[in-house]
Amino acid sequence: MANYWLVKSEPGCYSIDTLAGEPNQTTSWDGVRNYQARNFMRDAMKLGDKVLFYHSVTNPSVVGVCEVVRESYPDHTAWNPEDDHFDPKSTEEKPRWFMVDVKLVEKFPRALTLKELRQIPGLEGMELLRKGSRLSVMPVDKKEFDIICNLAKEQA
DNA sequence: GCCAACGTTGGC
DNA sequence: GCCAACGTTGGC
Repeated sequence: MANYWLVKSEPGCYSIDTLAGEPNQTTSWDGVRNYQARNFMRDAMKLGDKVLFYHSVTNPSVVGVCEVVRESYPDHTAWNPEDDHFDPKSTEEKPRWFMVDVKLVEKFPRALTLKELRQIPGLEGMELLRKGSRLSVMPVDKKEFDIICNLAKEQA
């Protein structure tokens, strides 16, 4: 039984089109430096889990779906002093941060804006819609996932 | 272990 | 650019 998730990215930093342009349309979801988000990736994201791809900040919206193609392994960018996400407290012996690999499944024909999502019955309980929600990796109910996917398709 | 200061996220 | 919400840090 697959689980469902949502990941955030600022499109100016890494967008769904960036993912679409990757070899095999796959990337490692590195750079997450929040414990709660890390725990979801490290402990709960499984092969085949479906993931909503969310663009934050610039026209905040859900823009597509990807899936987990590799389960958690240490985020080596934390070991690189040159990397923006360098963390001296993470070592190869005791890695502090983890990541998964995700592969693009589909880019929605249109983006579903945050504003729009707030008005959809059935999505009221989404973590994403909570005021002040800052989690960059969060679980999504199957019910919510389905509502969003159906909406993206029926109004294409 | 408390909590004030500080930094970051992210909607608007 | 503003600022609310929160996470993290570090002194005590």
